[in-house]
Amino acid sequence: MRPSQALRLWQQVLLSQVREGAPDLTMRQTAILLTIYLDPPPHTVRGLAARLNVTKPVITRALDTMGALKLVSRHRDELDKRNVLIRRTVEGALFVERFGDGIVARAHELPI
Amino acid sequence: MRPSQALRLWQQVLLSQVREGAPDLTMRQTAILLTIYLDPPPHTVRGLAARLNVTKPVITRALDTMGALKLVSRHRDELDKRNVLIRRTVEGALFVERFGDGIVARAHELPI
DNA sequence: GCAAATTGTTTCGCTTCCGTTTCAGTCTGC
DNA sequence: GCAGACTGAAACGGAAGCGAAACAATTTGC
Repeated sequence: MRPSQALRLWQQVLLSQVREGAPDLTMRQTAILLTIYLDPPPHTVRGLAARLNVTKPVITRALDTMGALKLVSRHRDELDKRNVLIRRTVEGALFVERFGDGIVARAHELPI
Repeated sequence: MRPSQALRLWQQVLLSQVREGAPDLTMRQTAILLTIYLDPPPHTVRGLAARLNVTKPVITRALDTMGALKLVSRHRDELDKRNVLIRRTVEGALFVERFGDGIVARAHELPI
């Protein structure tokens, strides 16, 4: 893959997302979402903050927003009640799945 | 490319952008930026709004933000002074170029 | 048992973004 | 020449983001 092709792919994927009215997530939020769905659980606020090299409130706020969109859910860890475990949701899994399919579809549409 | 690989690539690219402190653009802003740099000029507010299927103020505000970041610049069209022509900048071109290189680099790092 | 450490959230003041509506400036058609 | 159309920006109230600091709740270490 050449950089020009990569950029074109990225553009086409974003354009399709924007046009179909998908939630306008920031880069950080999308990174958090994909990490939750691709990396093995459990996921904690602290762990995500370390993985993304951002502060904890950034994670908390992103979870607020994506929780309202039902893309993720939060549950108190019963073994260590300081922790919050972030879990996947049906809606979130569907969103991520469709997103992945969208990338593949746009990749196939690209000129060679 | 399979969906799981596509998602993993997307995650790795976003993670690298977030970790290195790149500006936290929204999906819409990134779509606008890439369209300006990949599609042939001239670019107008109205044209971009139509291409992304969003309202004009969305474009105006995104240009405000990305203009402050020096990723794009605005110039009044001298032939039709109602129009504003959006132009590329050196900083923006560098940002987009590095972004494209980043995608290719993450693609090469991926497990087969 | 109790100070210290750890976790996630909240608060502060500020900036940015939203959709909708309104506006100023410019062109077009007749 | 002038009404109407068109373009981009500004105004509005509201929502959400930021970094830094302070906070409650919980666990740990001694």
